[in-house]
Amino acid sequence: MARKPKSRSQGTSADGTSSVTLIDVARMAGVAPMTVSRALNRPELVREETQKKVLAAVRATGYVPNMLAGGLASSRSRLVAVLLPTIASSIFAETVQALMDGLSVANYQTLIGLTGYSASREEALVEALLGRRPDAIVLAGTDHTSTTVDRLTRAGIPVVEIWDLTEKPIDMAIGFSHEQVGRDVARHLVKKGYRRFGVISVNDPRGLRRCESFKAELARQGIGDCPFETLPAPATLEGGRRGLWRMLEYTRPDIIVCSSDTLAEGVLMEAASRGMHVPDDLAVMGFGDLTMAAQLHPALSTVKVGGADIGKRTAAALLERFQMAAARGPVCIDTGFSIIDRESA
Amino acid sequence: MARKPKSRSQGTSADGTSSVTLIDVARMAGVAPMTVSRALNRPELVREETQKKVLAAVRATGYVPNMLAGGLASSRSRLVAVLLPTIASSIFAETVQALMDGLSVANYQTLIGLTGYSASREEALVEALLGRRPDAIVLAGTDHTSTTVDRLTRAGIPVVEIWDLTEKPIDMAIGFSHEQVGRDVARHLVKKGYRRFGVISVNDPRGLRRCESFKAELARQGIGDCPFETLPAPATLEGGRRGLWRMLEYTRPDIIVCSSDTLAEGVLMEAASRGMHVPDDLAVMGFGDLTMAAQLHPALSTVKVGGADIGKRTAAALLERFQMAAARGPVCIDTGFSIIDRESA
DNA sequence: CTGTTAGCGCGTTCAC
DNA sequence: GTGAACGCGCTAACAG
Repeated sequence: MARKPKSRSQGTSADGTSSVTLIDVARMAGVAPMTVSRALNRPELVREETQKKVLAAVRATGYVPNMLAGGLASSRSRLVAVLLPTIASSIFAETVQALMDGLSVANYQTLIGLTGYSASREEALVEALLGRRPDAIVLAGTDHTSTTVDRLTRAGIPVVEIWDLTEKPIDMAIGFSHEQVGRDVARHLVKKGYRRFGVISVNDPRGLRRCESFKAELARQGIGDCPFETLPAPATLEGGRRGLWRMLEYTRPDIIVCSSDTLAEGVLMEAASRGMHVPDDLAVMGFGDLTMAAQLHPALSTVKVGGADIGKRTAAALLERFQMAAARGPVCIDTGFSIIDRESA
Repeated sequence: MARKPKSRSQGTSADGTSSVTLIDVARMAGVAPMTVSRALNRPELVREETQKKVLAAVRATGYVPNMLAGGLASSRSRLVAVLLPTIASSIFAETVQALMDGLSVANYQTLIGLTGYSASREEALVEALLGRRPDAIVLAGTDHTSTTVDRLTRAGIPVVEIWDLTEKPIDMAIGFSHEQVGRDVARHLVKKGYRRFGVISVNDPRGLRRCESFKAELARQGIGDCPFETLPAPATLEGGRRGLWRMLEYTRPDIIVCSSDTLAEGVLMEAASRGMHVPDDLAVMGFGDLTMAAQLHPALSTVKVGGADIGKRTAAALLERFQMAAARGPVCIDTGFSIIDRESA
């Protein structure tokens, strides 16, 4: 009754490639392959004694489950695809880190794609990542090409749009309203008595929306004039310096509102090098997470948004979905933001 | 001769899940499945006319190749696993970004694992990532558990250890010598005339090695006394401030050497808030990439290491390996570093 | 609780 | 140039 051995190279082959399979483990443990699978994935369905034999065989062989095969068979890849503009901006980095941490405790892994703020790159990446059959997909923003939206919808998996909010999310949205940030900041600063404003923003869609909303609210409050400097993304300290430099050539604002903390830090540096005192000669307001910048410049006001919080809540929302395996209706989570004002402290 | 239709849910099912397969495309195009596969992966083997029919069918069906299946069949996953301590440190972020960029042009995707500087987490992650059968694995540093080294070796794929150099890499090493950084900085500063040093470092293995090497070289030059402050990782501005604060309680160095630019920026801030002038009252030396910090503080000297360069060269080295499919002997690439001195500028 | 059967969707290998 | 079988390594579904 000897079974004919497989023809291809098995076991530890000459090139050092060990392709130990479930079958090898099963043979060594003296059980059926299916039992090994169960012992590894659903130990509660297996007798303790069997379990031990299997684990011993796993260790002895150095078996590492092939998740390509497992994913194919079960149509659950335990992979989450994440699409972000960039990772070299600390604010997104915090989100990814938190998201990965949250997912990894449930044995999900993360496939990252970098779009560089380009919708066409996003479109290509969505297709490429979908090829891995992820169990969910997370992407920054709510502004996608129609092809992207179409593919996302048809993928039939949870889709989370983060870092923004929208009336009609593809599936879920977790973030905050950039319009509201702009409006609230404007109201706050006007109430504090500021009248001469300047805005410095990088050319990033959400940053621009915050700034536009800010200007619109100012206009509503009767302040029509608001100098605006735009710089190419990504935000850098140098950009902040240059922005202030250019602005001071034609106006003298009391306060500069920046689209990000990095820019704000650059502004602070330029102000310092001109001997301007912050916030008396010039106040500065940033935007971002407190982790790096703002907690330290005693004079820098800022809008705090929880980059890590977004990641954490995204992970939680996904794990919940995975558990009940039922696609409920649209979900929106407003992670909010808060205005940190250094002068009132 | 009607073929019995498959039993499982196919086509666009009720739940919105479209599982279009190669077979569906083939049927629509009126060719064999194999021809579709070729048309997509090796178009040069297919007649132009056939090619067109296939592409039309692909578009019409919205087919997205299942790379789990493809990877399983071909044992080439087009996946590269990357293990890093963290991504929320801009220096690693640049490396990842460059690495991903380099790999993505060749249609490789990136699976990231975050170790948080823990060797045991690295060990667990290596096992988990290896389960995806990546075509290569990249990991930070050269200090791994023996289990990790063993698994890596047996995986039979290219392994790149980055951000460090070693006599005997597992496979390839791409980075620079942290000992040499410490030594060169010490020589440089002594030659410039500094005698009273202070070192502030976060508790990160490579950072500590740089600082230890720095102190050792100082000792060799006859400077045995060198105050040393260590802070918990990760590096923050706050850490830099606190480090300087603590140090100034018991000593008055002429120059502070920091394990990273972030720390150095914190030191600069603390110095500024004490009214100390940099570099006259206190010189500061950082370490990292020029992208963010150093290019802007006119008074901050630093060691420039190419974080992005490491990523780029890693991608290049891997793509080369993939092409010749032959595992050659060990490879070491020294990406070097350079000391940027603000005073001599 | 454990084993058996039958694919998952694709690429390799050979015929044609 | 194109097609037909076969199996990659695993798990769902059912039988025992």
